[in-house]
Amino acid sequence: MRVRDDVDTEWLDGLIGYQLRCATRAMSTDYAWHAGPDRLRPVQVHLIGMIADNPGISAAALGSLLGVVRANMVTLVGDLVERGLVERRASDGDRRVVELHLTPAGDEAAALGRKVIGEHEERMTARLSAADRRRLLDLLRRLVARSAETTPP
Amino acid sequence: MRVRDDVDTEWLDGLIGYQLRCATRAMSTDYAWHAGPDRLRPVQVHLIGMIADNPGISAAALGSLLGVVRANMVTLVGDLVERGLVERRASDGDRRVVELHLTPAGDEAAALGRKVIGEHEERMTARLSAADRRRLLDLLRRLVARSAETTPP
DNA sequence: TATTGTTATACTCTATAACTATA
DNA sequence: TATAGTTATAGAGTATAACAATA
Repeated sequence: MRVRDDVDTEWLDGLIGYQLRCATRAMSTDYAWHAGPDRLRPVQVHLIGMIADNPGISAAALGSLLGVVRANMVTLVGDLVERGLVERRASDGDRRVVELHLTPAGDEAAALGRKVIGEHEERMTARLSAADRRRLLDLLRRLVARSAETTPP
Repeated sequence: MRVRDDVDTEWLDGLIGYQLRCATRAMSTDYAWHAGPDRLRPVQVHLIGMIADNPGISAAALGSLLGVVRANMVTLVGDLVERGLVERRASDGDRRVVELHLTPAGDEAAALGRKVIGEHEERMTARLSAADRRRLLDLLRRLVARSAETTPP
């Protein structure tokens, strides 16, 4: 079925919300296709990558960074623990906090995950110049920053 | 809890996938906050907007444009029919297809929906120049186009 | 044989409320 | 009183398979 040829999509194509939706699906499809069936979710790679750079970080801090509510961090981190990639350790200072650390297998998974994500981003931005890629990141960050001004905390 | 001050987020902040995720959440939060509780979903505004510009378009064509599988178009359009905004009419030519048309109330809802979406986009891009906004749209479109090259149909 | 609309269903992702233990 | 982690649960959102009617 031809669609874009016969249909007036001018309004739709000019919407950032719509293009953002399409871009997210495009990224998700490419990642799923190339990372294979037993892959970690992107957000889980983000998690172990952040734990690698910040050993002992708490689930609350990670959730706040990644936009995952505390309740959902439990199963997300729990899956990483079950896979033997992450260890929960009681904090010496604040005994409410559970520090997150990578196991040796977690170190490997983090390195592999970053590689897979990196290749995925390279693939998707292959038609963009380095300047375009920086511009895209900057523009997206400015959208995110703007939302702090238009909606209450 | 301070987070970004004590945590190394350099890797994360450089990922387009992550910024896309944050930007999508930012847009969604702003829309939900300003459009009120009885709002149509953005994709539903896209639907009636597209029907307004292309009266008689089929659900299959719309789904293909909006990235919604046929099965889910049923409930999506069904809700618009229940709200009295959209009418399903049998096609004269191909008797498999159901043509979608707006009711008078649908015309009003489409106009209002476009206004709400338009103000939402204006608000989110208030710190962007017109050129920046065009650049963002162009870069997102190029990501979407790229995915057609990296993943099979 | 392919496509449209449809039903049924399952899976992923996200959000809320309430509990506990600490602070 | 406020916060970290947890549990349970509900709600969006998305995906697949199968069917009838039609092309």
